[in-house]
Amino acid sequence: MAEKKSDRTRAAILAAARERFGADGYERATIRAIAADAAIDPAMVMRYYGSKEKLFAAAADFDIRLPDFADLPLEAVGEALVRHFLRRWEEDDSLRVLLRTAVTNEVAVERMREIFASQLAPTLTAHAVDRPEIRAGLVASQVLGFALCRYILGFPPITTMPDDTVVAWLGPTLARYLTAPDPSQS
Amino acid sequence: MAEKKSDRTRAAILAAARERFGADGYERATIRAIAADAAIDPAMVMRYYGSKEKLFAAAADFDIRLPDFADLPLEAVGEALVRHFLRRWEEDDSLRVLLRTAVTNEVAVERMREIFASQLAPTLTAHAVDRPEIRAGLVASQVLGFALCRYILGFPPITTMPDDTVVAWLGPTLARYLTAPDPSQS
DNA sequence: TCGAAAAGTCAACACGTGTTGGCATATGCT
DNA sequence: AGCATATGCCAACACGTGTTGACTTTTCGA
Repeated sequence: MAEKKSDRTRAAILAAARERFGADGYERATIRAIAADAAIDPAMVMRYYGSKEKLFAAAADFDIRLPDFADLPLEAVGEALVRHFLRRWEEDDSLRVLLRTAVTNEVAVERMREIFASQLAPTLTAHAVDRPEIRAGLVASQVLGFALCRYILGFPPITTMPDDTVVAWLGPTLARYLTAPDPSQS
Repeated sequence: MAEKKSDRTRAAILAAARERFGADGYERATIRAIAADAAIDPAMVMRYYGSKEKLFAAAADFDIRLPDFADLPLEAVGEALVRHFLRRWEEDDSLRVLLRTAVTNEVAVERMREIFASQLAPTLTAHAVDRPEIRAGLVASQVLGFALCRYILGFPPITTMPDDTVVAWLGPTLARYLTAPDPSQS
């Protein structure tokens, strides 16, 4: 009773949607394919989510759950960020959905912007770093670029790189973006 | 006589195709829209290029023209790369086409891979750097990530950043990816 | 047990897509 | 000028899409 039948198909649809959106992007992920994956009728998708756009909004609605890095020493934030994103990217399809669809979908772009601007910037201002938006943007550029190469494009050396190596390479980069004095001020 | 009439419409189609593919991605860039931009009939596109896929192949076929960095001292290659890509990205739609479509199009991915693996790796091996593929991959991740944030996603602080600032921030990162000893070997 | 509400199925719609063939027009050579 | 050829336009096709409404089956409380 606490878990109705409909809730399960709702969840099945959402899971299939996330997978398809993440694998194919917004346009090529068809309602019919999603429905087939969830082993239900395409009309059900409409009944439960109203439209493809709303289904996508539901599939891309997630929390990045950035831990509060304010307690960490600033130098350690870089590595912590890399570790966090690696874990998050593996365990949750939503991030991949967002990255793949952001390229053609304005809603996804907006949400991506929110995540980095509103969830990372506060941590930086807490450390009294100057120009937090620029630094957050630089971090985003490296993190998203790496995810793009690893999960979307599948560049061979990036895909097979062990997590520890990733942290060793990317950690210092992010640390520099967060802590180095603004080079355009010199 | 040297320049026939058909050559000009061929070129007009290609230019319109590049713009549309770059702005909308492969799926949403319709033959009809491209034809309208070129002020000709959709059937002409088919006559000249055979199919949408072949048109795309033609639009994405370009040369990245990486200069031969082998002469430069290795430390200078980072900044030179950033400068080169900034210029290249501004002047030629093709790179944007490639980036936007690579997310959903396998052909574009393959070409992107070629560019970085086959055009950057030789320069690195010329400097006798170890693991050139990994380093090329890391460079790709930062360069593509930056382009993604600047040209596709339109992240505000990244979009408005002056070129010199970009070089000042990204140059050292690339230099480190190219020159630093492999941290996973330590 | 009965019957209303929920859950699911089916066929069809309107539309936009890539693509095709037939027809008109313009071009350029003899 | 006259004709063959290149160039362009139009209408239509077959197909896949998101979406809808009517119908059937299941669920479950009174």
